[in-house]
Amino acid sequence: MPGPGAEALATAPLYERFYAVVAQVPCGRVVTYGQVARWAGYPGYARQVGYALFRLQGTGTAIPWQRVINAQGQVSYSPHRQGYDDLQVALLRAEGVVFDAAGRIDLDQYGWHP
DNA sequence: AAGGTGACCCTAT
DNA sequence: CATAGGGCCACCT
Repeated sequence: MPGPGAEALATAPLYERFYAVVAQVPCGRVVTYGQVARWAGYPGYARQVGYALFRLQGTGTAIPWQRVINAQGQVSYSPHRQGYDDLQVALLRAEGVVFDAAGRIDLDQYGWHP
């Protein structure tokens, strides 16, 4: 049974496709918004990845949204995140990810390259 | 229906 | 290395 597979996935909203990519990032590793967009088949849609993740706030989702950071290796701060940005740092630290004095993560070390 | 917005990114100073 | 400006595109008034 194909179930709600191929067809539903093809028409799935953009954000569902991004979630599918983020779900594959292993614990203790990080990826950038741009990478998620490209791996989902939508190069140039980095901003939409951010919006997709923004939608997850307060949903108690199992998707490891904390593993997505910006191309500069930093957690993206915004007042609209209502503290979820600080939570992101805490969650990453709990996974063993180290931030430097400037709050940056070494992408060469922690970046995920499947 | 048109314009503003943003968990972004790249290039040039 | 830090900042600035332009490009980007789905969502929301």
